Amino acid sequence: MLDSVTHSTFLPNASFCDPLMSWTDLFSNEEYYPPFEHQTGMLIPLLENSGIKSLQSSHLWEFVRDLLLSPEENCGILEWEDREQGIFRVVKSEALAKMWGQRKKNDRMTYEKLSRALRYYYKTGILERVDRRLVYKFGKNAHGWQEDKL
DNA sequence: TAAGGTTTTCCTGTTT
DNA sequence: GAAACAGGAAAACCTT
Repeated sequence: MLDSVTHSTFLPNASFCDPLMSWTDLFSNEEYYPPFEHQTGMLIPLLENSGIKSLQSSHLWEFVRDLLLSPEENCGILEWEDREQGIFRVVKSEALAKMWGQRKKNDRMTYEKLSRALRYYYKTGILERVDRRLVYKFGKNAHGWQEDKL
C-alpha cells in the first residue's frame, strides 16, 4: 500500500529510490522531490489511515528512528548494523542532513550540525556512543525501535 | 512574560 | 586534506 503511495504521490514520474540520481540532485529538483510540506499535506491522511507515523515526529531521534523503520523513505540513507541492539549507520550523511533540513524547513542544515544535535542525545540516554564513524546506537531512553515492541 | 527543553549555529581542537 | 568526532557556548525556536 505504502509503495503505491510513495511512488505515485511523492514521485509521479520516477521510482522513489533512483540509483542513478544522487540525493543532492534529488533534493534540489522540486519536480522530482516536492517540498516537504507538500508531501506531508498529501501523505498525512493516507498515513493516518495506514497507521504509519513516519514523517510526523517532531524530534530528531524520532525522525531517525522512523526513517530506519521505513525502507520506502529511507533509500539507503540509514542502515541497521545490529537490529537487535539498536545499532545503525548513517550511510548518506549529506542526504540525511538535507532530509532533516526539509523536515524543519531549514535549507542550511548540514551533517555537522545534525551530528552535534545527535551528540547531545548521549547525555540523556536516547543514544549511546559507538566508537565507529557514522555509527550510533539507541540508548535506554529511546523507544519504538525494537522489532518485538513495534 | 518566563522558563525549560530541544535544537541550531559557531567554534576550536582532535581523530580517522 | 577532507570528513567526521567531541564538546563548550550562546542563540533561536517552541511549548507549557
